[in-house]
Amino acid sequence: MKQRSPWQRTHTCGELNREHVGTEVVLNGWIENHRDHGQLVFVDLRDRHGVTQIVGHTETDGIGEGVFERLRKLGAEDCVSVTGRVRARDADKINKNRATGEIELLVTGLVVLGEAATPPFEILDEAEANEELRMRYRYLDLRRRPLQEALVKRARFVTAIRNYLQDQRFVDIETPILTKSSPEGARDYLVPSRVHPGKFYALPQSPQIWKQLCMVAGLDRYYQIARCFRDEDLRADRQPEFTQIDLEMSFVEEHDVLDLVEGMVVHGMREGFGVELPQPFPRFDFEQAMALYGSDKPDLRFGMELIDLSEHAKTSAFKVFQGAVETGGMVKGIAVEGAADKYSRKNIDALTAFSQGYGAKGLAWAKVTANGVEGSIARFYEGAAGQELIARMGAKPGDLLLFVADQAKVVHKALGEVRLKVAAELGLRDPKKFRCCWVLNFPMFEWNEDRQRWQYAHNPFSAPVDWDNTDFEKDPEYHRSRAYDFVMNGWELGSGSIRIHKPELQKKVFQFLGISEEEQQRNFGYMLEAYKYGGPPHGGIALGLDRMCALALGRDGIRDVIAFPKTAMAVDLMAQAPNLVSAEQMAELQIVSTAKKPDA
RNA sequence: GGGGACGUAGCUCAAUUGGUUAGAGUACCGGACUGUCGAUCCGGUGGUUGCGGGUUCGAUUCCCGUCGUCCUCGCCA
Repeated sequence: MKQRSPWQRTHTCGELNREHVGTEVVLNGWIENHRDHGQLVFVDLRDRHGVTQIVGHTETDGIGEGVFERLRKLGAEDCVSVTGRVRARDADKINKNRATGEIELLVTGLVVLGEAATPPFEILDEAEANEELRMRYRYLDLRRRPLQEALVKRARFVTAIRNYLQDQRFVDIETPILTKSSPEGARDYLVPSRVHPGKFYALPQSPQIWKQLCMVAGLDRYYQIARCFRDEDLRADRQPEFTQIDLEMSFVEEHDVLDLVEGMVVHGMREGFGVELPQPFPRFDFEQAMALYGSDKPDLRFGMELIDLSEHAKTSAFKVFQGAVETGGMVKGIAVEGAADKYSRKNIDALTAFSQGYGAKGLAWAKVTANGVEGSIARFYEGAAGQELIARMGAKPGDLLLFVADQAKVVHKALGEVRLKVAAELGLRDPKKFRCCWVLNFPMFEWNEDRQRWQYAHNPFSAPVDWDNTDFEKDPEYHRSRAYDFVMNGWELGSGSIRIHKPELQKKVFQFLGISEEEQQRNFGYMLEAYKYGGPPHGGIALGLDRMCALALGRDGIRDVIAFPKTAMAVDLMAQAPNLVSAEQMAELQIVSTAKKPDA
């Protein structure tokens, strides 16, 4: 028999039921609530598995000396061991809201394992205390059920992912945390080297290069639940350190990676969160996603696609529409089903201002009635013209039509954002509904206005779609990369590509990006060299684990699914990191700080 | 780096146009109570109004600065 000290639990606080009635048990947990009736006292004892009601009564058979008095004096969040007999509750005293509600524990013994000072905030399911305080006492915030639930489900999700990849013959490989800085991409976190004064390691922004080298090594199928570090300004969905499900496969094409990841995500969401994802995930060409949704991360929980009216606009009486097309732009619209009477003039003005924030000059609108259209553009669409517009928009009476006329880029951005805004206002972005898709064939390069040069749109290792045309200088915009994004509910959750595995091609890309031979050697020399020794075709993806968990749980940000997160200023309020280090440590690293000294 | 919101009792909030001793709920402490489950009832403790400065007879309130948290744009291959 397993050894057990007298104070150690025989059961958790979530598992006792009618079947245990009459047995002697020991529970360990925290005092959640305390109801003192003088000669009778009730205590709710909580652990992560549930809550069990403890009953203290002076006349209980076998109750220890002073146990009742000590039970009465317990305070919130004391950590205790309780011994007692399981007793069935009378029918009228059953608590239907709890799994253990049919029984209670008649106490005979009590040991206080850890006395609690009055907590700085109450441990409630719905957090009332502000986030600053909760982060400072994160270990108390984590006692709250919703946070424990998030971490438990996250762990279940990760386990399911690992099992899935293990079954698919992937190898879990750890890659260095102390690695090398490269000037591209996000700002690096740096770690000074003691044995090489003046030199620094960088923390990885992702294991990108390492996993590609694993493919050169012939490891075939790599994965890692990898911590990544990026020193950029933060958001609700961005932490300075975050976790990726990172994987790479040899001898594959896009569909191999997409099929595998689709299966993995469906399995993980089901096992981890009980979420069933509708399959298959639609696959959009980048251009197609932009045209239909005005976004490269479309939210497919609702329709409301962007409808192209450019042809029609050429002959429109409305000069704004006609002019936009004549100057090389376009006109697109969305039909908001049944929203005509939900949007007042004032609401539409607000939407207009919103669209202008994304570069639109204005938002043309019309409400569809039984007889035609009314609204800002109605006088240009009387009679047959109005009927034609309604037909093209696939609209019916009661619908609200919204239009943007401008250059394609502006139309897509502004109308795409309006689409999301309207959907949010109409409650169409249901957090309990999940729709995934893939977006493929991103542009290879994009023009950086500030730096006045072309840069890679995805990452510099993504292979071009057209292997035969690698004259990037000729028409940079023509080139598409074999990159793909995984999108769920309008969130970009993953990004990957089929990689370049020929060193000559990789050099051509670097060259076009204006990275000199010398820079290439300095930053990626070992990688270019590796591909000289028989690099296999390969591709992979990295998925944002924190974001996926947040989305699955319907949380607004990723702090809720990370045990010990940092603030928007990248500070750990509990551990007080970052912080100053001793003069000795600085001297040993041969580092001098130029920061202004804080007033002592 | 820019923009916005917030900061008052341990916690969540209130406080009239700038005006008496800064209030309430909850937590906490004490008391009563044998069936509660957010127990109830009675009583009590608890305040550098984030910090610094300014205007004013008088500042929680107005102004400037600063610190912190959150949201957001830029940024995040």
